[in-house]
Amino acid sequence: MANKKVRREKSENVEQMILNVAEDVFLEKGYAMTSTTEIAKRVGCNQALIHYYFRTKERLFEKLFEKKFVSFISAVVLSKERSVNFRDVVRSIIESHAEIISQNPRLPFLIINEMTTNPVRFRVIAEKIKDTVGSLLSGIDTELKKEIAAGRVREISSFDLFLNILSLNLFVYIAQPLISHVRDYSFEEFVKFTKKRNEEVFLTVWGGICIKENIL
Amino acid sequence: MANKKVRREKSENVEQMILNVAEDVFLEKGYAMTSTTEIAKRVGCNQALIHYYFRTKERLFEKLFEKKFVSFISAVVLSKERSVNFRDVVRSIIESHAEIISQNPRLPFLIINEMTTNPVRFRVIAEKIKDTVGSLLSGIDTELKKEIAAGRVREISSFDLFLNILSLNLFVYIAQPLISHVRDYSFEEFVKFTKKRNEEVFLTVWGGICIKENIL
DNA sequence: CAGATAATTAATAGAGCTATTAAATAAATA
DNA sequence: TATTTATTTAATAGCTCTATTAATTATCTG
Repeated sequence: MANKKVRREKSENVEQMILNVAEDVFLEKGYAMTSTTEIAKRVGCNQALIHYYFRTKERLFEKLFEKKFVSFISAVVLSKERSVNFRDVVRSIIESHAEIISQNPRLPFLIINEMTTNPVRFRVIAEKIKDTVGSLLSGIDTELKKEIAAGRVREISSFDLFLNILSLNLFVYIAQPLISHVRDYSFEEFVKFTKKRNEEVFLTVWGGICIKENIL
Repeated sequence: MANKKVRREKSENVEQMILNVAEDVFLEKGYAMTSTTEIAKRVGCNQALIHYYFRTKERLFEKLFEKKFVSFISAVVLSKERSVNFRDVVRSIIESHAEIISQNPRLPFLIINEMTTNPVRFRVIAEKIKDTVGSLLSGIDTELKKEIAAGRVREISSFDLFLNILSLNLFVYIAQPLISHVRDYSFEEFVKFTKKRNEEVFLTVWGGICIKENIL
């Protein structure tokens, strides 16, 4: 209200500004707790403008996240840098997975939150995730079985191994607000902490499946 | 409307019925997505009745969860069955932790969800969690350091070890809707799955810190 | 049974939210 | 510059939700 000029200077493309702000707010509070009114307030524009550009709150959300959800999940699959050494395969899966998450630290929470609180609306995405996970598992399964047969890795299903990686990589991000509070972390400190934790995750996942000798 | 008698027979104590139903709905959808209207509908009573007994939605929520949040967290601390053997200490911590979670499978999601989407409202609870975690960590710290010094456990902070346990125990519950969908689990199958996974979690946590010899 | 108290409901105020519409303003174009 | 088109706003309809109130019905108690 006070400063139209400031807004103009900043925006130049209001549509994009709305997208930027909306992404932040959705990631911060989830779909249900986010109102178009609040997005407008943060952008500094009229609430109707959001509907002018995106018709509905749902379309805005979809524009931002539909692709992102799927690409986020499938990014894990794509990272199959084959290596002679199974240990290195595991390591590279964990690391590229961690890398993707660190670029979208709030996305895991959003996905889980939306799937949980509104499963019907996200059935389509859930279906895609299902496919992606399926192909990831079959991709790693043969290699894993070989290692088990060779006695280098203990008996474990590829799904359990997959869950170990997901759990250890994702949990800290999902519980980020709690962890930050418990440890008095600023945002930067939290990022530092997750970086340090990467090695911890690998040691745990690998130590949890390897048989003796090759732990280090 | 159609059957007052049926309702009377079932309820006998409507206040308690409201509490039961409300707990289910809150756990299912979170605070924001739950309306007193829906609770009333599921109970089969008038919406005003909920306010008659509990004044506000917030009071109802607090009555159900304030204690539960804290006791849930602190339950982990209390389970310090001292053992001569550190491996057994770790095992008993993991197992009692898993046991508590399996009795409140949706609570972890609710806690994280409310802390994330409305941190201000839950600052008090977050504070209590902080204290609890603090005492848990200091409780295990000396023992852990002894093991490391003795060369039986690799170098690891008690917080990292704590996070490993939390991550592996909690993630499957937090992501339950997704996991159930990906694997086509019914509720019973999911429960069975988590039971089987308990041993997996121990093997991973312990294998992730122990040094060689004592893996089995 | 009568009167009092408790439980329940219908009705509705009031707030916030999404989405639409019509009017106003800015930008583009001929 | 005049006219058309795009952007932005104010106003508001319509919905859902929380909470309150007043009236109704059931239960208890002397």
